[in-house]
Amino acid sequence: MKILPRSFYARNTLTVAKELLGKHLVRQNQGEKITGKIVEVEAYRGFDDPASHAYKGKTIRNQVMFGKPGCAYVYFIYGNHYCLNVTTEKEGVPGAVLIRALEPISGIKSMMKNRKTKEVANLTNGPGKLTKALNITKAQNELDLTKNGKLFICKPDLTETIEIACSTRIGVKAGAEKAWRFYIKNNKFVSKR
DNA sequence: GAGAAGATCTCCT
DNA sequence: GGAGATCTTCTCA
Repeated sequence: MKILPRSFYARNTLTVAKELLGKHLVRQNQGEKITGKIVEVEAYRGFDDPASHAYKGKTIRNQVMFGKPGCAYVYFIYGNHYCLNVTTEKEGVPGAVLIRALEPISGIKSMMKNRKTKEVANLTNGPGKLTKALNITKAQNELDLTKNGKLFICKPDLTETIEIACSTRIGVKAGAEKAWRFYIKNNKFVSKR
């Protein structure tokens, strides 16, 4: 298992989004390791993307998107849910990839406890669900994902061949015509089809 | 300082 | 299939 270097993230957001599929998200939580394979993502850019938080310029909330690549951008939405993003593009250029769904690999018992359900297929198939399953909150905002800390993304030893499909993004009104959602074809942990 | 909108999930019908 | 939950952030006065 190799942690993805910062150079991986310092590229075009769409490229990073596609290549994040099949990678492993690792969460160290209270001495326990929770791991999941990334099976669904969405790309959010800056000034050319009206659906992005960074579209209207830099604010206190979205400043992480303008910062260095390879960091976690966590925000709270709808009074109930956290969403986990990974920042992309070189420092100063806004961009992020929203992690929409995971396939649970290890620490499944803890995920069930956090989510209060026994349905494995229902643990991490949505942005708000996976943050709850991995116990991710605003405390993880701005965390560096290229270091072996509490949260990072790595490349598995076995690189399986995956089929990538794309579609329009979900739940956004502005910029809905952009097909910037990418997911692994025929994977049952993808949130919707 | 108030009001509105939001990259969602769950429960109920 | 639809509405409610319920917090943060931005915008405007």
